[in-house]
Amino acid sequence: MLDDRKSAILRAVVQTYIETAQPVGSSHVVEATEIGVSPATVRNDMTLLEREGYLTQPHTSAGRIPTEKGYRFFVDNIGPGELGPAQARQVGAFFAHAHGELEEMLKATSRMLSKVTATTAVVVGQQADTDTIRSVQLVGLSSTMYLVVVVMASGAVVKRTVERSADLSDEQLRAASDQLAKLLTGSTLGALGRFEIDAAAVEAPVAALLRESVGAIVTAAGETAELVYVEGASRIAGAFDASATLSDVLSLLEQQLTVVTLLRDVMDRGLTVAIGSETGIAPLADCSLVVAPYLVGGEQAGTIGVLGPTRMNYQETLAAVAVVSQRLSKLLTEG
Amino acid sequence: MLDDRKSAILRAVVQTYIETAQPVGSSHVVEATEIGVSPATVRNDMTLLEREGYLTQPHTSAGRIPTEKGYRFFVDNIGPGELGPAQARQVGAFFAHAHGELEEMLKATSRMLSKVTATTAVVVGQQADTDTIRSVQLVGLSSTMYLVVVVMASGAVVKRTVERSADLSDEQLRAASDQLAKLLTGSTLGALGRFEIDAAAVEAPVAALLRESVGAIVTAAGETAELVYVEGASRIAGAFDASATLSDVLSLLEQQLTVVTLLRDVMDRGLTVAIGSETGIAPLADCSLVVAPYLVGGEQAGTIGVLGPTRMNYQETLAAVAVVSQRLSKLLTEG
DNA sequence: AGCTGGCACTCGCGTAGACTGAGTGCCAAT
DNA sequence: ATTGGCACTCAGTCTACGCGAGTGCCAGCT
Repeated sequence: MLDDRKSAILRAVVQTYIETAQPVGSSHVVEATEIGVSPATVRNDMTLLEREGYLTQPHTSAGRIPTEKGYRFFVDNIGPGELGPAQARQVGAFFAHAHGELEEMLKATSRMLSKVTATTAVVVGQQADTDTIRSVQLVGLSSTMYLVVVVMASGAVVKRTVERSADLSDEQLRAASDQLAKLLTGSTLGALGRFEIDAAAVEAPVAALLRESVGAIVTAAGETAELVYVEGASRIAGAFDASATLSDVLSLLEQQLTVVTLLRDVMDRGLTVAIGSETGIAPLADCSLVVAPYLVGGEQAGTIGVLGPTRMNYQETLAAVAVVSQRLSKLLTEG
Repeated sequence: MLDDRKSAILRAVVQTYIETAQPVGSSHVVEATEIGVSPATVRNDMTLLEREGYLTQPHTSAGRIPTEKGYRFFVDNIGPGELGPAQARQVGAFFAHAHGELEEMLKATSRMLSKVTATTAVVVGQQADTDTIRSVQLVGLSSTMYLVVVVMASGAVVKRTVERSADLSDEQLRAASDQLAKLLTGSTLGALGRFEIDAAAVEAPVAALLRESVGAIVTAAGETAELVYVEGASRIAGAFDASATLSDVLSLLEQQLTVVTLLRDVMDRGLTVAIGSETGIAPLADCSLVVAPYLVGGEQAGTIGVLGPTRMNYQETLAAVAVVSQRLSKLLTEG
C-alpha cells in the first residue's frame, strides 16, 4: 500500500514525534532519515500521507503529527525490538528474587513493569476456573460468625465470613469443616456452582451449614475472580497537561471492572496494542495500551498491560511487556 | 489574641477563598459578613492580620489569601459542623448495607468516604498485635511448596508460601499442621516473635518445618500488618493544575509505607487536621489531611483520613470523617 | 515521470505596549 | 477608631507586530 519511501517517512514522523512531542516538518524528516531526497519531495509525500489518513496537521503551516492510523501502521511495521540494558537488568533482577504469594507477586510485577516502562502498568490475574481446591476449612470467629477459608492449588486463598445460621457447637463446626474438606478438595471452582449436598448423608443442621458454606465460597470466588493491580498511575500524570483528561483517566483506572473489561476486550480482538479510540473508551483517546497474556501451564491465566500516552515508545514497551509476560509465565508455571 | 472583628474577617477570608479560589479583597469581606464596617476598616485589619502571619498577598494590589497559620486558626475555631443531607444519606445507606470481610469493608469505606468528601480518602487498618489466632493450617500446594494459612479472630487471614525444605510426605505435613494449630491457636501475633519450638517434643524434620512456618507467619504478618486503602486519588487531580505537583502527590499516595507513616505521625501529634507543611511532607504543601481513629472494642484499630487541597471544605470534611469513624467503630465492634 | 530549488503564503508563538479594573495603603476628616 | 477619598500598583487581557518554521505549488531540470 505504501511504497518504501512513504513508509520510511511515516516511520520517521512517528519516531520523531514520539521523541519531541512537536509536529514534524519535512526538513526534520530529511535530517532524521538517510532517505536522500529533498524536503520538497518529502513534502509531496507527506501531503499524500495526509490524504490517506496517516498524518494530520494541527494547523496549516505546522509540521505533521501521526493519526491513529499512522501509529497503527508504525506499530505494525516495527521489528520485535530489544529491551534497553538498564531495563533488562531490572527485569532480570526482579525475577531472580521473585517469590511468594501469587497476589503479592502480581502486584510486584505490576510495579516493576510500571517502573521499567515509566508509565502505568496493569496486571490482571484471572482466577482460573480450573484451579483445584486444596483445602477447605470452617473457622469459628465468634459465637455468631464463622469464616470459610479455601486454599487453591495456585496458592490463592478465597475466604468469606458467614453468619451462623443455626446454633452450632464448635464440635459440629469442626465436623462440618472436615466433611466439607473431604467433599470439595480436588474439585474446581468452576464445578462448584453445580455442587449438590447429599442431604441424606448428614444431619439436617450440618447440611444447611454445608450448603451455606458452599454458597459463600461461590460468591466469594466470584468477587475475587479478577485480581487487578494497577500500579504507577502517577507516571501517566506527567504525560498529560490537561488536568481534566488526566482526572478522567485516573478515575477510570480506579474502576477495576472497567480495567478488566478493557484488557479482556483488547485481548479478545487479538490486539497487542490498542491505540487511542481502538481501546473503545473515550477518555483514553490520547492513550495507548500494550497488552500480553501470561500463561500458567500452557493455559492463559491472566493479562499484563501498560497504559501510556499515544506517543509512547512502542518499541521498548512492546519488548518490556513481551519479556515480562514470558518470564512471569515461566515463573508461575515452574513455581 | 485576635479580637472579634479580626477573627471574623479572617474567617470570612478563609471561607470565601475556599469557595472561590480567588484572592479575597476587603469589599468582598464586607459583603460576605454582617460586620457593619467599611472596606477601609477591613483593609486596616487585614494589614494587621498579614503582619501577624495569618494572611498573605500573592502580589501587591491583589486580595489576601490565608496562610497555613490562617487556615489553622480557622479550623481551630469552627464549630463541629453538620454533614449535608445528601452526604448523610450516603453514609447512612453505606453502613446500613455494610457487611462481610474486614478488608473489603475497609476498602469500601475508603471508597465511600472519598465519594462523600469528593477528595481522596485513606483508610489504614492496623493488624492488631492482640488479635488472637483462631486457626493455623499447612496446605501442600505442590511437591516443592506449601502454604501457611493463619486465620485470626478478626477474620483476617495471613498466608505465605514456603518452599519445602525437607522431603516431607503429606502425612508429615498434616501432622505438623495439626501440631502447629495446637501450639499457636489462642496465641497473638505479637507473642509469636518470641515463640520457641520445643525441639525435643517432635521429630527433627518436623521441628524444622514448624520453625520455618512460624517464621513465615511472622514475616507475612509483618508485611500485611498495615492494610492501606487509598481510594479516589483521581478526585484530587481536579484540585491542582500544575501537573508536576500532582504527579508528586499521586506517586506519594502509591507508596503505602509513606501513607501509613504520614497518618500515624499526624495522629501521634494529636492532630485532627494537618495543613500543608504540618504534614511534614514537602509535596503535600498544598494539601491538608483530616484524620480520625476508629476503635474496635475500645482499642484503636486504625485510622481513616481524607486528603484534599488546603482550600478544602473543612467543616464538611471534618464532619464526614468524624461520622464515618464513629459508624465504622460501631460496626466493627458489634459485627 | 519524478525530483528539486525557489517563492509566496500561512499562521502559531513570543514580545511589547496600552488599557482595565480590582485592590491596596495612606491621609485627612469625622 | 472609623471612614471617604485618592493616588498608586500590578496581573490579566487585548492588540499589534515581527519572526520563523513550515507548507503548497510551480517551473525547470534530469
